[in-house]
Amino acid sequence: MTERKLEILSIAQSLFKDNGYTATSMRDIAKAANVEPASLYSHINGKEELLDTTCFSMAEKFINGIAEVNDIYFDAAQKLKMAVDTHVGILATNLNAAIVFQRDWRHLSDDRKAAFIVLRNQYEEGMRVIVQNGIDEGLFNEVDVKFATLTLLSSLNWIVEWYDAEGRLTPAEIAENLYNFVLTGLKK
Amino acid sequence: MTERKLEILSIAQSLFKDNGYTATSMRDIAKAANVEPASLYSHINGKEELLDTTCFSMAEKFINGIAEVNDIYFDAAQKLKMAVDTHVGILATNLNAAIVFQRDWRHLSDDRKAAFIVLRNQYEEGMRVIVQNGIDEGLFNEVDVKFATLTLLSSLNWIVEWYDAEGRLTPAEIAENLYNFVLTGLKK
DNA sequence: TGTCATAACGAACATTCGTTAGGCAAATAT
DNA sequence: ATATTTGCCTAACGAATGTTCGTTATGACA
Repeated sequence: MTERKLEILSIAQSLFKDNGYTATSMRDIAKAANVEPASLYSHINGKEELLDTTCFSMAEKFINGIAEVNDIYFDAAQKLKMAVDTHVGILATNLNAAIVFQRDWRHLSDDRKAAFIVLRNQYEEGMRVIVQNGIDEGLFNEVDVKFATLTLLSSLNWIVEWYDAEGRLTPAEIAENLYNFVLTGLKK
Repeated sequence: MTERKLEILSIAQSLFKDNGYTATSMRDIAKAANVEPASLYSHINGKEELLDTTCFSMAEKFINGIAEVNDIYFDAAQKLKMAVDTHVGILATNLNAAIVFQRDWRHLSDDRKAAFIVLRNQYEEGMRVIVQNGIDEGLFNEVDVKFATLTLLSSLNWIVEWYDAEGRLTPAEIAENLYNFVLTGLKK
């Protein structure tokens, strides 16, 4: 990937984040890149490539992250902590792309969307395994695994909606807060 | 609101849910309503009215819900339980509209979007008050209120992404699961 | 019977969409 | 020095966009 292509991708992600993929035109992207619309096609094959690259490169990061966690750590609580940490880290260091990844994957072509969903399920399964491990090891309550994982993931995913790099909490603090919350709950 | 107008609104919400507001054309809506595109304008003022009505009618439901909860119940744990129950109930009985409400409010006009965000913050504040009450009453841990509420809301909001009316869990069961999870956490 | 409202129609509007074709100057490679 | 590639340009393409227009069939009500 050329430097210029990466630049264009980054510009596109920023616009997609603000207005959504569908509501962002190639002309918008061109203007933001200080270039005529047609010039974009010297670098990319089309608009969907920008979405496709964003979605799949993010999916790859998440899947590699959970694979690594499952490789390195043994204890389920440790795994969970690291999985949360990794997830938040990926979101925070690729915020624009993460938002696009989360909101706009629906606009992939049917083929690519199907491929994307496979990866998404793969990641969810990785998380489920950690929760199940915790139960098997006697560390976690015997919760509904599917439901608990979904709830955990929802909290992780929603972070992009309010995370602010200049905000009060660092990614590490967010991860720790979330881990503690998911582990111990509200009740005193 | 005429019956026919409601019908069109419902059709539009179903299409918005599947393809998003921006990627759904008036011609799509017309086709689904078995009508020529121009005929839609006998019932509505324009495309945005469909989005506007959806977003604000849902916001109203949520705000009324939390106001009622705060009126009727006293104990924070009870309030939280009922707030979760009400939230899930609203989602489940207005699933299409809820999805549009959640994903597409960004495409409201600037004025309306600002008004919408005010309502959204109002609802979040209502939730925060409940959590804060719980802490003050000594029922809840002294968590970061803002963070905890955001996490709770994220779990509530994400439900629309996987809820299936024909699925394993009823809305009441989902609410109960979620309440228990948020209250007691994973740890044994 | 005459008047009005409703809900639909076909045709057209200006605009925007993603994309392609062809060319041209500067940088790079041979 | 010459050839090739790169990065951008202007111009244009066909298709799709939300919406407006004037009209018409239907039926309720005076």
